[in-house]
Amino acid sequence: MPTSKRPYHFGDLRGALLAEGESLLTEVGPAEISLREIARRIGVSHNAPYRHFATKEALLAAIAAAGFDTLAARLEKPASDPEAFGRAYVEFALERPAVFRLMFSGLLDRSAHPDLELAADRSLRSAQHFVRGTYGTDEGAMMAAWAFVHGVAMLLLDGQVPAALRGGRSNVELASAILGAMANTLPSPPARTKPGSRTARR
Amino acid sequence: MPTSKRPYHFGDLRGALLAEGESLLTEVGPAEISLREIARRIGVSHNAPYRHFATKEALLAAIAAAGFDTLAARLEKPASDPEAFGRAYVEFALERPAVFRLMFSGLLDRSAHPDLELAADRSLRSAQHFVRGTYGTDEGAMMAAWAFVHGVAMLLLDGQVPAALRGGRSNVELASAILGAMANTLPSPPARTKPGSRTARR
DNA sequence: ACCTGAACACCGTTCAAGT
DNA sequence: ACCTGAACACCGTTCAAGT
Repeated sequence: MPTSKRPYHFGDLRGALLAEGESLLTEVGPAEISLREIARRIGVSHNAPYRHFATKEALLAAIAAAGFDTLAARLEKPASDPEAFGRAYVEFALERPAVFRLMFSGLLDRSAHPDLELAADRSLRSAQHFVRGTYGTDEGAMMAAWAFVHGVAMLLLDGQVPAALRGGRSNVELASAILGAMANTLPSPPARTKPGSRTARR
Repeated sequence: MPTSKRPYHFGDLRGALLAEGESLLTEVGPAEISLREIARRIGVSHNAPYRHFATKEALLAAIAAAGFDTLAARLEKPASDPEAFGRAYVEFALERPAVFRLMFSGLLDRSAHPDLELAADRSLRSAQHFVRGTYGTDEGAMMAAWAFVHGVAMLLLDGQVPAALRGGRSNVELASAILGAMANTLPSPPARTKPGSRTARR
């Protein structure tokens, strides 16, 4: 029966650090997060984390990288529809605000953390893949769509929505409304007809 | 001649703290910034800042609040033109990236710093004022425009622009191009004509 | 391999004085 | 009023051991 005792010093310390790190990040924010406190909560010495992460920033970078990975996975769902893309993006931001903020906070030096850079690029490629399905090869349109959706997520997270506009709606409801408006204003799928890409989809 | 000696302990310590704080923030980022280092660089004791700011976060909040004030001032220029609005916004972000990031990082608890909250609201009102001039009373359009412009600034700051799209252009050039695209896609001043909005622009 | 306690150089903040 | 040095409880990181 090897279950009642700690398996071997610790089950999956790396995983525990990532999980407890995210929850502490959510509690106290990136300014106050402390490696020693994470270790304390898990029940290991303040030094144990260094077996898995070279620095505190490396742990944060790993959390952010995991965030990019799950974001990318969600964006990859074959939803070649701007509104669904936006909804998935904003939903992630609202579900895991602390991680989303960390991912785009500029707190982490990407060039110092290749895994993070790689994961961030993967998210970008997901966005490109999405846009290729709906806007053809117009990468400018992709940037526009991404910027818009990213901005919506940020403003919602920051509570930068005037009460008059909000009208008692929740963040999720607001996001739907704004993204719906996007569908009307951003170029619809068969946007630029250079020669004959007129598919009249839907 | 009262100029060669330090005027009276210090000229304008508060102002010096704000200035040196911003430049240290630019140098080392919000994770590494230290009140003691700021004091050291100015040449006062590590304790002097507490005469002007209750905590380190209060100093950062004051820097962010000043940032919102100058952003608001720039947006207030009577440019009721989406592209000019966007350009002013993005230019601010690119000129003072550290402050812009701080303003929207979620690092500061707004409810704990009324001055910051007030300044942020003032920026919002500037945006509303702008949009009233160009989109009438459609606050949804304002949110859309703001979100878009905010997202563009963030992605440029984060270097999240694929090289293929960038094509060797500087951030300022890129911003112009993207914002120009916005002018084509966001509803132009006389926005919604349900049926026949086919302007065949270009 | 994985974990530990002791130690080092920092940090934010407080305190009791000094002018 | 404004500034100071000493002190406190933290922190990230390193080191020399322990199993």
